[in-house]
Amino acid sequence: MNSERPRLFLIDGYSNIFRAFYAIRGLSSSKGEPTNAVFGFIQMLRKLLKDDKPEYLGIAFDVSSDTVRKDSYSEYKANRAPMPDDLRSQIPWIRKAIEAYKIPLLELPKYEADDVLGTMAKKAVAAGYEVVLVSPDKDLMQLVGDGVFQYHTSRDKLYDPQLVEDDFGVPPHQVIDVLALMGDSSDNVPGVPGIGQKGAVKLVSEYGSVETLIERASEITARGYGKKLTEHQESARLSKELVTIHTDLDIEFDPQSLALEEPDYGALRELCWQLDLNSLAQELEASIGQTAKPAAPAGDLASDQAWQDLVDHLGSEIVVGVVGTSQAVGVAILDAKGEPWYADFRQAGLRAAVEASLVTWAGREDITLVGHDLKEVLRLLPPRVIVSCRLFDTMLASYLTRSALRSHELPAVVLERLHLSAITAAQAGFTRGEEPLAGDSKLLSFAAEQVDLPQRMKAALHQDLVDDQLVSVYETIEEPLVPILADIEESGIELDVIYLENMSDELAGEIASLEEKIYELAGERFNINSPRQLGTIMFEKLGLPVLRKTRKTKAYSTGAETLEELAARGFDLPEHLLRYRELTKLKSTYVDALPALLAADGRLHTRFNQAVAATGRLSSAHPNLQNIPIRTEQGNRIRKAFRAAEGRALVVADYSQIELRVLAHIADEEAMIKAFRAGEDIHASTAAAVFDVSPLLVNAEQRRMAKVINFGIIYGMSGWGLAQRLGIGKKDAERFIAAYMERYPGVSRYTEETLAEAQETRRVKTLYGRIRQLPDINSRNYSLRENAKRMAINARIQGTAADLMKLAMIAVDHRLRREMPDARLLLTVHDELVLEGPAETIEALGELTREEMEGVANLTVPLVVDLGKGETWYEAKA
DNA sequence: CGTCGGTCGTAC
DNA sequence: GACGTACGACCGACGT
Repeated sequence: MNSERPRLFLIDGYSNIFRAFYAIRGLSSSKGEPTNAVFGFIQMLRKLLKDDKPEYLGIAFDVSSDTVRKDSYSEYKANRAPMPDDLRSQIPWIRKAIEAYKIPLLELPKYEADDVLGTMAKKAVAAGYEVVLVSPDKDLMQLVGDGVFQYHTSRDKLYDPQLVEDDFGVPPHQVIDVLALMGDSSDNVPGVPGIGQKGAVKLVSEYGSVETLIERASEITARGYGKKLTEHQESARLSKELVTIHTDLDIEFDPQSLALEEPDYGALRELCWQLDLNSLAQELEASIGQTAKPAAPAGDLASDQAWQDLVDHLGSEIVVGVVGTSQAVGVAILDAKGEPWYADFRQAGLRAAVEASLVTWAGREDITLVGHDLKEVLRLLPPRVIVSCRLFDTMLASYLTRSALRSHELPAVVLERLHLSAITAAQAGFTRGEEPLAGDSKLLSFAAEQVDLPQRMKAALHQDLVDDQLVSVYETIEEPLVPILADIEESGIELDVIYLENMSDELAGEIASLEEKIYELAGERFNINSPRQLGTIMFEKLGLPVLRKTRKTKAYSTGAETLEELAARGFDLPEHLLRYRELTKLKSTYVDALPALLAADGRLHTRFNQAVAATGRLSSAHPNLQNIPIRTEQGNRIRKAFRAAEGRALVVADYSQIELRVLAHIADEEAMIKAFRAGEDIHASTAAAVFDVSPLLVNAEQRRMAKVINFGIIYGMSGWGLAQRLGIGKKDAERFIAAYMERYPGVSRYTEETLAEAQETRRVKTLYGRIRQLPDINSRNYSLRENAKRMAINARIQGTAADLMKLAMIAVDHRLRREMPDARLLLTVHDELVLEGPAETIEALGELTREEMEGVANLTVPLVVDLGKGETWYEAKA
């Protein structure tokens, strides 16, 4: 382009909006409004402004469908499907965005955007400007040339006449002739039936124009084009008229009004926040230099006396927060005036002073502790202190009210709720074992935010709990669970390190010999742990059959399923690899990793995260004690390292089939309820029902298949998935599912009602009212939508089971405090509790636990608990 | 040298 | 594409 002349960019509004709408799928706000077109359009604008830095800019829109073209040809655009609702709802937002960008709108009643663009381009060129038409629409190519270019943003192509000819097949002045012959079904431009783009290009290249073609139609014999042209000559002429862009509209070209202004970034940012376009919003933050609120750093409390003076003046709501990552370094607090202060535990006397205050507050029912992740605060209490105060935990409130949020860490919630970027622990200096020094200014700012931000969010969070009827889930489930989890984490569990060290040596020996064997079979040494290197060896060097590729990168799959199939075909290498994988997994993830995580007291303190799993389950980390192996004998041995303390024993209490029982209850499925009430083996009953045999005649294979189906139902599995699992055909699998639904009509009804509820409200609820949001449930993207459906079906069941387990923990803990103060909860593994108590009363501990777990709710089916006892987790689980 | 996505594998 | 919920080891590409 000639850079001497000023450049005018003219954006074709709707064609770019449509392109954005269809190019980006499945984007929506947390409220479920579609936002893909808004996002795509703003991205396009940003790219244009950034890369091309236009001096002059305008956007053209059609004002209405009532145009001059319609006057001359009433069918024009009659065919056009109405704008999809999911796009129509986004138009007002896009207009707001354009307004915020302060880009002038070019609209003229009765004329289409194309005509406005054409006229404006012509006038601008005449006035000495260079014009760039921003549009993906091929119709505009007719305008290219003589200082006019067309820019296709997604292809990143700037069309000059040569490029038009290269891409479209004819130079710009013949574009209308080609379009006239082709027609355009979406705009109802009739064209000449039987002539498509290729034919049209060929004819126009040869004869020049529609008029010449009609004149010389008799000469044209190829593919009957001549005859078609003669028959439809009127249509061809009309079509040419329709596709020709008018460049003679009565509009004024006023460069002054098109000069680009500085956007209103504040308004843009606000719009992006409203639509949950968070990444965009953050980038916009950067461009206006208003990243976070300038928080005043916390005052540094110098002594226990200073702390005491502060707390003496507090009211009944106390905002506190622990500062630190794995270890508490200090505590932040708001004083009576709402100013943040920080008590660093590395200062003499402060830790003790803070603990003493916490003990006092914990005992007072009239006090409410407010903060983000209060479990960390309660962990500072001495063991088994009764927590009678109220807890308003902003992390848990966020977890309950915004279940679709990826994270409920303070920075994530602050971003969602206040649209501010909070200081992360890493930014404050807590990075890989290092921590900031006492008095560090970053540390003090960070500390201030730990209390200031929760304080600013608490009212809105509470209101959301009320609005979504989540107060009872909060008060009866999550809030009382906090001190229990704090206690469990503080207690920790004993680990037999010597045992694990021996096991590690044993594994190392077997792994070493497997390595040798694998290298021998491979003919070379390589990194067996690298799926890539392994794939190259197996499938390129040794030529094993490639059964499947990986999902994302299409690399050779070396997963267990693939290796098993290869082993079944008689190959030795995959057999050894499977064993190698099993042993190295055990060694690196458990046997060697667990002892490394022992705390100073010699025990293992996992963290139970209460705000991670979208269904309401707890999760465990550092280490994860919810995925300790059990299925293979070798793996199960690891459980022998989890021991009761001296003179004590473990109880393991498992809910039997809790998810299927929950399903039977929620679905009100009679046959299933009957089976559970009769104490039948549910998988055998299912097999009897599905395979239509007497319960006494169900064989092991039928039971196994029924079990797979039962689990599949809970996970929303498809016929295809079941077929894969059972190694049968898809048709047969579908027949099984049909038979299942026929025998269990309640389950069929459950599925339908759950999906209907989800599609209607974009959320589902558990029996206790816990909500799971499903923003993608009505997405046009198949995979997002189907995923959301499975989540809907699963979330009510898994979530209700989680509610029950949490309630059971509360009930068990409550009774332990009163009746067996020497016993305590150690772990929870979704449907299982592990407790420890004096060996001599271990039977009673088991019975107490069973009673509370079984009695936690009165469902239409009994809740049944299996008990085990022993010195180790292995024994107790046997 | 740290971060991050991909692959794989463990549990319920 | 195709079975829900997690956590984490290891590799390798990428950026500092």
